Amino acid sequence: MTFSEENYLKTIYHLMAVSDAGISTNAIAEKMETKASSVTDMLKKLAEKELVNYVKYQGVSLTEKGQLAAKMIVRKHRLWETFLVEKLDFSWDEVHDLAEQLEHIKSEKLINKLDDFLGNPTEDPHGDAIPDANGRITKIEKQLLSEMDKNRVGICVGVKDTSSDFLKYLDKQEIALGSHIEIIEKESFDSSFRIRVETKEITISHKIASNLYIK
Amino acid sequence: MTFSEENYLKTIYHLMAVSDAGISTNAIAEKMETKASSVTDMLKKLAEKELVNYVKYQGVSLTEKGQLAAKMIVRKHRLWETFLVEKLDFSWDEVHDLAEQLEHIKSEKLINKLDDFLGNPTEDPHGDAIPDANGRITKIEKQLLSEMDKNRVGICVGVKDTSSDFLKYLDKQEIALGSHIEIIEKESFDSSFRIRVETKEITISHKIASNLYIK
DNA sequence: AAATTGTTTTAGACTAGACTAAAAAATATT
DNA sequence: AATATTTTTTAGTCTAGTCTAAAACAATTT
Repeated sequence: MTFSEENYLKTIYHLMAVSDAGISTNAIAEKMETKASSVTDMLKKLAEKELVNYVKYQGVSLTEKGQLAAKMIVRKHRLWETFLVEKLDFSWDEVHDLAEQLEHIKSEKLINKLDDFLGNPTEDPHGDAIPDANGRITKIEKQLLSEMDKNRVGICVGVKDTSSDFLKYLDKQEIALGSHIEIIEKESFDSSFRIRVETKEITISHKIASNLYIK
Repeated sequence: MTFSEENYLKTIYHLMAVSDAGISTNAIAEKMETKASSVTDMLKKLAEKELVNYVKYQGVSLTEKGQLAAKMIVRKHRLWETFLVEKLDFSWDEVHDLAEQLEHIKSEKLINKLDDFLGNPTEDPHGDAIPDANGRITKIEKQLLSEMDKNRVGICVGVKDTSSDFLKYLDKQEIALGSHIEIIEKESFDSSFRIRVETKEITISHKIASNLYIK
C-alpha cells in the first residue's frame, strides 16, 4: 500500500467515525486539502483493491479489510505519538506531523515491539484509543465538558481538537490529561464555563469546553 | 528532498568512501539495482540542486552540501538502527531494512532527541560510526582481521559486510561486537584462520576474516 | 590509427498521483 | 415539474521517477 492510499484510508476512517453514512467525495477532498477529482481517482483504485465500497455518486465506506487497514495506520500513528511524548519528551502539540510520517513505516514486527516497549498503552497523549494488534479498541467512556452540568467533577481524559493552537492554550491554562476538573458555573449568556482546574479557578469559552473530554 | 534523491545521495556517499575517484553511473546503478539511464536523470537533478558535481561521461562526486546531506541520512540510519537494537530488542541482522525506511523521516529535532535518548552513541550496532549533528565523525581505528598477524589479540569492533546472512553466521559462531579475538594460526594454503573467540577455538575462512574489524 | 567493446546519455514511453476544465448526475429551489 | 445549483465524474495534462532502445562517447584491443 502506498503512502497516498494509506492517507485516504485513514481519512475515510476518521470521517466514518463522525457520520456513519456514505462519506462524500467532497468531504474527503476538503479534509485532505486536495481536489474532488483526485479523490474520485483514488476511490476507484481503493475499490479495485476491495478496501472501500464505492458506488459512483453515492460516496464510500470502508470494507472490513479497509477498516482493519485503517485501524492499523491509526494504531501506528498513536503509538508513535506516545513514543515521542513519553520517551523523547516532545510536547503533545508537536507530535502530530511527525506521527503522520512515522505511521507509514511498514513493519508489523516494529510496531508490535514498539507497543511492548511502551507498555501496551491503550491511549495516546491526547486521550485517543490505540487499537491493539488485532484492531480491537478499548472504548473510553468520556463526555464533552460542554455537555456536563454544574457542580459535576471529573478528570480530563482527552481532547477533541488536537490542533497545536488548542493544545498550547491548554498548556498555558495548565490543563492536562489527568487534571481534576470541577464545573463551578455555566454562564447562560455566552455559554462560557467557570471551572476549577485542580486548585485554580478559570473561565473558559464554550468552544474550549466543547473540545475537552471528561470522565 | 525526496526519498529517491536521498537514496542516491547516500549511495554516492558510500561509494565515495571506497574510491575517491569520480563515481561511475554504472556503479550507482548496480548498487541501487536500477538502470544507468535512471541514474543519469537523477544526477542531472542533483547537480541542478548543487548536491553533486556532475560532468557528463565523467562520473560524480558529492559537493560539500551534498556530503553534509548524505551524512545526515547516514546519521539517521545508524541512530535508528541503534534504537531498534538497544531499545526494541531487534537483532543486528534485522534492522537494516527498517532503518532504510526510518532514515527518511524528516525532522532534525526528532533525530537529535533520539540521539540524546540513546545517550549520544558514536557507533551503531555493526560498529559503524554515527555522524554527530554537525556531520562530524569519530574515527575508529580498526583493522580487518584478515590483515592481522598470528598471535595478535583484539576486540571485535565492527563488521564490513552487514548482510543478514553474514550477521546470522556470526551469531551462530558467537562472535559479537566486543568479543575478545586471538589469532592462533593462519593457514597459508587456503588463507583460513584458526582463532579463539573468548574461550572457544574455531576456524574461519578468509572471507569471514576479511569482513571482521578488530581493534 | 582503426575497430571493437563497454559505458553513458538521449529520446521516448510508462505509471502513480495530482491538477484543471468540462460534462454528467444529484439535489435544491422555484 | 422545470430550472438552478451543487456535487461528482470524466477527459486530458503535468511531474517525478522509472524503463527500453538507440545513439554518443570513452576505453581497449588489434
